[in-house]
Amino acid sequence: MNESEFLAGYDPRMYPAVAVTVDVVALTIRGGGLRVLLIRRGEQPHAGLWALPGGFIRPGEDLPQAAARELAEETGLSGLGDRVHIEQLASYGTPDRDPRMRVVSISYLAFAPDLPDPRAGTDAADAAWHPVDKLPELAFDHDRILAHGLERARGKLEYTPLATAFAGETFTISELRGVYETVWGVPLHAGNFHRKILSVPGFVESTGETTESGGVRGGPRAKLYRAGDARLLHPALLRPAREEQIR
Amino acid sequence: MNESEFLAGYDPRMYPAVAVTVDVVALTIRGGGLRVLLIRRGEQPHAGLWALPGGFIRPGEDLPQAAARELAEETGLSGLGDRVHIEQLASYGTPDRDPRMRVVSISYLAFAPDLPDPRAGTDAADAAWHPVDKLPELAFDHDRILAHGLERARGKLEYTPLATAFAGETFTISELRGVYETVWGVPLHAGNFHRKILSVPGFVESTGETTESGGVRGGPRAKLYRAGDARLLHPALLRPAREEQIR
DNA sequence: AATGTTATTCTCATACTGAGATTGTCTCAG
DNA sequence: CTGAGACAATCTCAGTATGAGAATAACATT
Repeated sequence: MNESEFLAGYDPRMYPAVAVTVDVVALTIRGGGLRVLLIRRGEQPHAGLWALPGGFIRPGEDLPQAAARELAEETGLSGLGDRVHIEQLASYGTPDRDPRMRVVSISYLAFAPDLPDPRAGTDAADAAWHPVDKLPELAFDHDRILAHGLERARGKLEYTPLATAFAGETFTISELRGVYETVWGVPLHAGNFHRKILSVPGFVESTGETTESGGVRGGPRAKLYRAGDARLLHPALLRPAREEQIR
Repeated sequence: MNESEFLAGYDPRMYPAVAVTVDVVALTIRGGGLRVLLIRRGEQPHAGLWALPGGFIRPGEDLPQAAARELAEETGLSGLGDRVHIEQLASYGTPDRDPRMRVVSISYLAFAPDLPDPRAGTDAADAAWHPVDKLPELAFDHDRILAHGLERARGKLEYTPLATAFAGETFTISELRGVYETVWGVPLHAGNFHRKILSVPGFVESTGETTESGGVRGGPRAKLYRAGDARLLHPALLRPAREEQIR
């Protein structure tokens, strides 16, 4: 039997039925804090609970494509293509994680600059940006997925220029520092941060411009920068050591 | 309709059939080089080609459990529990990656110290450790998965004590350096490496013992160490900067 | 005009890194 | 048995990075 004969006689139903979904941890910075996009489930199971945007993959649809579609579809946010960074996070397949059937979920992590309020899509009764430090009860094992996504995002800030994806087209060093402080949840030394950012090759490049005016509470006009061409930060920008995480 | 009524009437077949597999990138150090475990496929499709060990998940089986089972089953290597580190790598779901049907594969990365030759299991016509720098043609998109696994392994050596998982119960600093040099593929400065390893808290701890004799080509007896209790290396042991990867 | 805020730049002490050299122990070839 | 070479372990030294604090100056608000 050669390969084409084999394929002609192949019956997909000989393998156990598993559903595959994608779930998206979409993060943004709003109102001074880190927020995650959640939808209120309009259907069973877990109707009424908040959940990550996501759903079943479609035939012929690639995984990242499904993640982007779910994000756009369930939130009404469209045309995200340019501004949103999206990457695979992890997969979850504990047998009883969905009461309906065996569901394996591939999670994706998305970062975006301050985005408008979402509007509810078809499956979602409601959609909103929730502060990550004040979360409602989540459906399925989405609390675990979200925790994983947050940790990944915090880590990626260290060695990639991802922070610029949370900022606008142009930004000041202070705004960039605000991104780090918000995502990491720690205050950073302004002077050292400034020195560090400018010393990492390719992280930011100057636009030659400054802000139109000083800050609302005073201070000089800040120089404006845009994202540089580096894909990795070298040397990395490390978080203050967390002794408890080492052992 | 409440949740239990909903579940009672739920029909899993309303969703498109997708098969879920796990594939394992199992790495070890043998014969002075980094090697990956490959099996020669005994069945269609891609019969005769080499592939990563893996297969369909079973009902009621968790993902990591499936990965461990496939590794043991298709290679004859059993009782791996204690000595093998295993972690999730990534998922692959391009629609046409398997000619039979839609297959989503969750890949796992496994590290182990020098292991014995595998013996072929049921599905595998043959199984062997292949040097990662001299690979045969691989089935499906396994070349991509393997490349991903190698990159992950190289990165994890930097900030986790993973290298000790490639060494035996006790090891010398030089042996540990050999692990880094083999996986990273670069020579390291012996003196600096030695200083660095001993300065990272919890990476290794002394056994008080030394090797029975000097090296085969001379040199004093080396002190023996065992893995310490650190889970993260701080400060990290960074690879020499690779300029081309930064931009 | 005084006061407070903030961007930016410095200083300085400490820590870490890469490169090279030194010391002393061991194996192997003759 | 001896000399040559290999190698573990330690040290030196210069260059670079980091943390903490301070100084300077431009701006806002009162």
